[in-house]
Amino acid sequence: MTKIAIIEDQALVRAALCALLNLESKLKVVAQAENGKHALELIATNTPDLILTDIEMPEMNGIELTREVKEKFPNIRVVIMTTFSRTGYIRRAMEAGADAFILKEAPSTYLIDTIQKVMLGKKVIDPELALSALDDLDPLTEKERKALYFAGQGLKTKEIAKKLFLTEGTVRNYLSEAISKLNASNRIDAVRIAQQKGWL
Amino acid sequence: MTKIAIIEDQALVRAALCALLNLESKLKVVAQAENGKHALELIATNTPDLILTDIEMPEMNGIELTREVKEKFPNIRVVIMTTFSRTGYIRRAMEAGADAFILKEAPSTYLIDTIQKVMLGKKVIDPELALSALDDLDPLTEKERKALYFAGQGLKTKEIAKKLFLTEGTVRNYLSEAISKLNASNRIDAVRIAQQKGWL
DNA sequence: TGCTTCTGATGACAATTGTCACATCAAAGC
DNA sequence: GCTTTGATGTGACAATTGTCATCAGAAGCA
Repeated sequence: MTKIAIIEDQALVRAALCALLNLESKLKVVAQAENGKHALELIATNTPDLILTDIEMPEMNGIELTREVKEKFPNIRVVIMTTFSRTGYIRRAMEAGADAFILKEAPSTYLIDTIQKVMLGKKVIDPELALSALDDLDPLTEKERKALYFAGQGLKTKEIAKKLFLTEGTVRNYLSEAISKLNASNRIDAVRIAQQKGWL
Repeated sequence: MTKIAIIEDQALVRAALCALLNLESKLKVVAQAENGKHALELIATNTPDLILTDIEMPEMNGIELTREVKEKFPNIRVVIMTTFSRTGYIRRAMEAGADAFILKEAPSTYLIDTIQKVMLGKKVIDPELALSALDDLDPLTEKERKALYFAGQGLKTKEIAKKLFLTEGTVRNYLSEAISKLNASNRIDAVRIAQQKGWL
């Protein structure tokens, strides 16, 4: 009997996943949380064998959660739910210690299969997804990423410079570099591409 | 026994919803589709009483699907899954003929409840959601929306003008107006706000 | 007919963005 | 000590964006 915790901010989806997994006689959902923070509390008391987590969540995202879980509860397996377009998250989640990735686009049988493999000690990732993640390497430096992130929030160069304790010229250079690396038209395009890829 | 079709592009979520709904003895999922187009085909042959649909999907989104379903199969009830932040979709979905809205953030019991009410002929929407949709009226004209949409795709003024068969000056005016209406800093900010609200 | 409203366009110009050559400085390596 | 590298900044300038006053044409109305 594998004990599972589900971390997903949308209650409806979370309940549905719970229903799906509880259909399996060898699985049992022992905890549910809407974000990484709450999850950490529940994990301490419910001791799941494996957590199934989304990435984009309020307060603490799935990658940060993975890092914390691997640190505090190294025996707990971490399965990340992601989408094909956001391959940028893969690398970061792997560095954080994730054990497997399940595509939201995948059939549910794949999820059950993945959970079983992970509990046998394997690392699981869709080969195409892995290739895509390797192909789609994030070209942005941390500075460029930050500048681009704030640009995406609508901040002007001057405001970004202030926020990052840099001069306008440097910010403009970073953004220009980011635009070039992403082969984008302008800031809007660069933000769109980077967000699409999961690089922001 | 209420026959339901689920339309949701993420297979895992779709299967999970199917598992959740099939737990109810009075409900039965008779069809599943990943987008509006496929859904229309399946609906014709499976004759569900109600469809549960997401909005953001490839090929044909949930609002377009609602319109088509209400036109071709006026007796089929339409329940839309949405999120609190995207209230901009509410009005458009209502105009298209949607019968109810269920928040992804809502507990699953609310979904079951909603389905029962809708089958009794009621229109269902969370009061807070309705208020938010009324409060958050989309201020953009169709022209502004289009210009802003293309700006968000990274197109420059000249390219947008070409696409919309307008002059650059007019496009700049539309975008400037949109920026003003949304109280945004610049194009990036305006795109961010409008997307967040479901106005694009 | 004259007036008003609506839509799209023009022009001017300030502000901002994007690019690139170049400079400076500190740290690391030989 | 000298050279290289990486990070940050400068300056110049072209390109683009954003704002606003104004105009023109068409449609509707008294």
